[in-house]
Amino acid sequence: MDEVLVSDGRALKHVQVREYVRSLVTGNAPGSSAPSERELVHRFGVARMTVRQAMDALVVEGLLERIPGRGTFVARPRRMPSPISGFNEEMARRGLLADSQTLLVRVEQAGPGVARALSLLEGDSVIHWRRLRRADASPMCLEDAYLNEVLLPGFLLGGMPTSLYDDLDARGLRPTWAEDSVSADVAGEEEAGLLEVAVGAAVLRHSRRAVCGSQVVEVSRSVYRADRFTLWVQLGEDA
Amino acid sequence: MDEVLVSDGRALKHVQVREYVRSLVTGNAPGSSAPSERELVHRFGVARMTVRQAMDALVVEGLLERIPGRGTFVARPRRMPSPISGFNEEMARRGLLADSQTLLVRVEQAGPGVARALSLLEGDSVIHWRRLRRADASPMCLEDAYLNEVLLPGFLLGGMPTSLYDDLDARGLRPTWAEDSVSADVAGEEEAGLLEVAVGAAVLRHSRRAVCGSQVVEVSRSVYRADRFTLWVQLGEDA
DNA sequence: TAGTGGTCTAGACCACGAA
DNA sequence: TCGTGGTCTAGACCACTAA
Repeated sequence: MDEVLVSDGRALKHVQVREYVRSLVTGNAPGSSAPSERELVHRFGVARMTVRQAMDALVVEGLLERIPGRGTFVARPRRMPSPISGFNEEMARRGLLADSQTLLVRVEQAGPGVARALSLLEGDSVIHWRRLRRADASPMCLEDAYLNEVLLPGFLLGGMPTSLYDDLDARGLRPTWAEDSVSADVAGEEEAGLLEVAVGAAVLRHSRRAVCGSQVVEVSRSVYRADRFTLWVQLGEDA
Repeated sequence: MDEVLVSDGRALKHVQVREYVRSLVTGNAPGSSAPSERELVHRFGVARMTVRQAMDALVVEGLLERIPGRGTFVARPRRMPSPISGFNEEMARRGLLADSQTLLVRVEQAGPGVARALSLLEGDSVIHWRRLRRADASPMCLEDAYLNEVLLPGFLLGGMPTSLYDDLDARGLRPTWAEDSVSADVAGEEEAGLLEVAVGAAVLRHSRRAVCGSQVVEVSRSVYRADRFTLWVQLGEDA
């Protein structure tokens, strides 16, 4: 998806036109006009097919909408399915300040369940990272994450990242797809102690298998205090 | 998105090419070759830009994948985010036989919460439908659905539909987008009795606001037995 | 070297919408 | 009537891949 630049540093013409139009219309109200194709032909001195290629990309992207006989307009933003976000982003969305306390971080040999989930072999090295995660300084969630050590060289050196997803992002391993499962349960003894709730209090169990390309980058199990956390999911995609 | 046919009944050229290629490659293994662009130019006697327009559509659709210098190939099917499914589909996916017992169905005046969720005014008529939903003949979930009466003329006549989503589908109101929220709790007395669990047992509370186009078609609150139900969600979209 | 997709040109005619 | 997007032509050169 990277944009190709020719050797002298100038972008391809259709890219130039596309980014010009994007910068013109981003932020404009839905329904407001974009430049007409022939206007862009004159402005850039390119062929109309080149302009159409640029506009096509923005239409596919959902930024523009064409109406035959009328013109090209800023499209109503499409409602998108939930993005894949980690704990910090989830808390930020709720206006809460997230922080985490690492309870355990070490290299382990993958057991059968973790190995299968990470698409590794039993006994392969995995990073096991257990954190008590707080929101506004009060316990919210206990998370056990398992990571493929091979994909994360130097992960345990140089200090743990504040945010796993930011670190994955920096490595180009931001998950693009995830399978989550969610169930309700009651807190066991250890969990109750760490989360500071009564044994038998309602908790939400959340498992995730996060994938980037063809590689499984994270497998995790979390247990959330049900009195503090509701999961939000958006499904489908609006036209 | 309907295909345009000219008056003599022949499709546009790029549509002809596109559908020819589609019929050639659908069902073929990912990675197998599609015809080259120049081959299609000769076969159909059209310009290359026309062929590219046809192929572009199939690439955007996710059916084909272009590899510069190599050719055009059948793409690996993209993993899609979770579809919006109702109880019957969810149970079928788990290999369970769903059935439902209507506990209550009537027209009510919308209270403030339901009115806001359905984008109606307080006091507008809504259909309230409460069902005990079973899987393999054993209680799974208690669901209260609220529907916009105006969108569903004759809904209460002629027998209730077995599946709400099938009925919406038949009316062209299949939800295309939904906001769900999920939380954990423990069963109250009435719920426990209907679901045949102990008071205080873990339950999963699920709320949905389902939208078709610009109309809210369904608002519901469900409570699932946590010992029988785990929610599955797929997020993002694989490249 | 031959074939592929990626980019680009300089025109053309059409159907449709608005004035 | 005029401007819009939709379709289409018949070429061209490029970078890349594979043989």
